[in-house]
Parts: sequence; C-alpha cells; structure tokens
Amino acid sequence: MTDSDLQISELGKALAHPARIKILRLLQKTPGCIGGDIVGAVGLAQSTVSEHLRILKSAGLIRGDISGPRICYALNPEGLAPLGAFIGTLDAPEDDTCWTPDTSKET
Amino acid sequence: MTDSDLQISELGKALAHPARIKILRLLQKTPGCIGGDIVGAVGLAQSTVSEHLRILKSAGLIRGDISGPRICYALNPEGLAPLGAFIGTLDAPEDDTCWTPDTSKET
DNA sequence: CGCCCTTATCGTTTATCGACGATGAACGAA
DNA sequence: TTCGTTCATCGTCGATAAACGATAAGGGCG
Repeated sequence: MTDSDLQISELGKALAHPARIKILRLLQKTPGCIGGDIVGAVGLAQSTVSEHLRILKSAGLIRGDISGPRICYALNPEGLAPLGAFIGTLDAPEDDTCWTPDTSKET
Repeated sequence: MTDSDLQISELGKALAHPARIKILRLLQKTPGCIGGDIVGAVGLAQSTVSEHLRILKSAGLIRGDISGPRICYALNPEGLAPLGAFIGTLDAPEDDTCWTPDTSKET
C-alpha cells in the first residue's frame, strides 16, 4: 500500500509543474509528435525543456522515439492510468458522516 | 490555458507526496472523519501532518470542519475533478502517427 | 572529412519542499 | 479560573527541484 502511495506521488510530482502540463497538452493536440518545437512552445531554455522531457519520460508519461537526428515525442496515456484509478477511487465516498466526539462514553 | 496549466500543476503538487496520498486514502476509507488519528497513521510529527493537511486543504482536496476542540477532516472529491478531466483528455489521443522528418522537401 | 542541426548532459545558483521541535491559541471539563 | 487536549503556526535546517549557459554527443549533408 505504501509503495502504491509512492507510485501515485511520483505521478503527481511529474504533473507538479505548469511547463510539464503544457508539454503534455501540446503532445496531445499535436497530430504526430514534434521535437524541438516544444522548446519554442513553452518559452524556456532548451536545456530546461530537455530536463522536463526527461522527467516526463522517466515517469512513463511520454515516449521518445528516435527519428533520425531528431526525437519523436508522443504521449503515453497509460502512464497516467494509476493516477486516474486513484482519483476514481476517491470519487466514490462511502459515507460523509462526521464523527462527533463522544467524550461522554456510551457502552 | 496557461492558468489551467497552473491549476493542474497545483493539484499535481498536492499529490506529489506519499504522506498526502496516504492521508487521502485514510480519509476515503474512514466512515466519517478523524482528527489527530492521522498523525498516528502516517507516522510523522504532528506539526508535519498539520502542514500536509494545510496543503491538501488549500488545494481544495479536503475539508476541515471544526467539531469542538477537534477538527473533522473529510474528503472533497470534487477538488480533483479538474485533474481527472485533464487525465481523461490525454487518454483520448487523436492520432499516433510519428512525424517523419522529411528533410527532402516535397512541394 | 568537416559542418550544421538537434538533443542530452554538466555545473552552478537560487528557490521551494519536507521535517522537526517549540510555542501559542481555542475549547471542554473540572 | 485552571488544566489538559487538540491543532495551527513559527523558525530552522538539510534535501530536492528548477532554471540557465556552456559543452559534448549523434547523425545527415556537402
């Protein structure tokens, strides 16, 4: 259970930066995949973007296929599946009753 | 659009720590809600847990209703809705074609 | 071979996070 | 009012993350 918490938190960490969200959105709406155009889209230095791509890749959210001298990045939607499942789990609360402090013991 | 990226990244940041995932899970499976039992459950200092609860609350993922001297924490599943929607968006790729570098221009 | 383009890596600086103990505020009970 | 309990806040420290420029690595082309 704790390792699952770790996995979810790792995915959360991968999403914990606006630039990475932007990159994911960009890859989603891009017909195929693009290379250094990401750099221009996010408005950060090339090395910084490369680092974000590395983080996303290591989190399993994107793929990077070598296509000649460039790299073809593409989404890997399955990577977010555990996080989606977690959110779905939380979305179904069993009960909403608030526990009233019964200091006056009953039994 | 950029503000939306911000919102998603804020939610991601709130999930970017195993202790916070654990807290959310704990609140989910708890019939009502508990107070300082969270401290015992996550195995961290009280002040640290309080800080995690503050982060979760400021992200809109939990509620904290005052119940006498204690605080009654409860999940707020709607808080994760934007993130869930985002994941759902990424889950429906329009195309998977990888862009082939056509340095040999055509047309 | 030498050149250019694209991407990754290195090293550094700055900012943020995570954790803790100690302290303070709010409340019920005695 | 005084005490004990519960939770939040403050200050501090080490660790991690983010950003940049500079530099190297890989591959196509003349």
